[in-house]
Amino acid sequence: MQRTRFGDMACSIARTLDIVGEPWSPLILRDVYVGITRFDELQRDLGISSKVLSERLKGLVDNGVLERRAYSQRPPRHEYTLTDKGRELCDLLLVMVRWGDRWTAGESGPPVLYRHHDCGQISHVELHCSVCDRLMRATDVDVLPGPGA
Amino acid sequence: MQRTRFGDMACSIARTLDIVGEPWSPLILRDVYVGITRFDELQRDLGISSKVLSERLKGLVDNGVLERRAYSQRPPRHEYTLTDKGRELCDLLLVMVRWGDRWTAGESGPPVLYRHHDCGQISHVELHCSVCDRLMRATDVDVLPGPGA
DNA sequence: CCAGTAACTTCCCTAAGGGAAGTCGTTGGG
DNA sequence: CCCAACGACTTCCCTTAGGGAAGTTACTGG
Repeated sequence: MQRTRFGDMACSIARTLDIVGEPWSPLILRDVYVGITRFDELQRDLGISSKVLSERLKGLVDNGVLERRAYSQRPPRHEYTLTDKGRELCDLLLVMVRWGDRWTAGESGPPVLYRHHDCGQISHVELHCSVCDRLMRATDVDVLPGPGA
Repeated sequence: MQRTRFGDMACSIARTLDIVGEPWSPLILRDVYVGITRFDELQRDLGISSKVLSERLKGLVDNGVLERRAYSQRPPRHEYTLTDKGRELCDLLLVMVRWGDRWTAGESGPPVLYRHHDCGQISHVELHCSVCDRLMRATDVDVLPGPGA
């Protein structure tokens, strides 16, 4: 099933998808984010085959999103932790959560809640402009060619 | 390659991935967002096989992200447009762009720039708390079980 | 010394993606 | 009037990625 490569497209969306653009990677990221960091914990929680899990983990480590570190030498045991690059990628998860909560959660409401440290309230993310701080969604922008086009 | 279903997991990330969790869907969404709305335009722009493209489009329409509408009866011609659900999903693309620009763009800089309507400036998205309006990133929240857990 | 555990790897099978070619309804040019 | 062209797909075949189960390695504890 030779998959088309996205990594060399001149598009940050495509390049991001090249790293987390298949179903399992974001879920692995989510698990590591909430503290499920070991191989067999991940496998149990996700119901993923160990083959695919080891491939995905290797890929995420190669792309600098996760770090593999030994937390014990004898016996050799490893865990996966987020790098800065990976931690920032988790922001994407918050936006997925927001959309999923709005459009795919049923009667029962959102399965997970998020409490903001600063204000202590249950809330969700909104996209704001880095310049003027006001709301900035996909419908609020013009798209222009940039230097790396 | 029977793919594991994510749709019925109690997780908004998984449910979102069930809809746009494979590589092509977000790119199709991006194209429709910037005005590439017809089948053969999409195919040319993406380099996707027509088989997979028609499957993906059908899926996105079924999930209420895109709308298929005839813009001509004779001859029968169709285009795909964003629904409200799909437009909000484009916010996710802005966050992908931001991460991709920061971590995968090379020397030459970002391939695409975004100008905010409100302030007219080239900028990017930041995640803010819907309650207190301050920055709210993945590292700034506690995760708690919600009603739909 | 044997069961158990963490972290994988190997094997096989099936189904999904890629590519090329074919289809269907219509229109415009020679 | 007939054939090429076009938009929008569908069908066919081939390759390969994903799922599942079983095997492997390196230890530890009883």
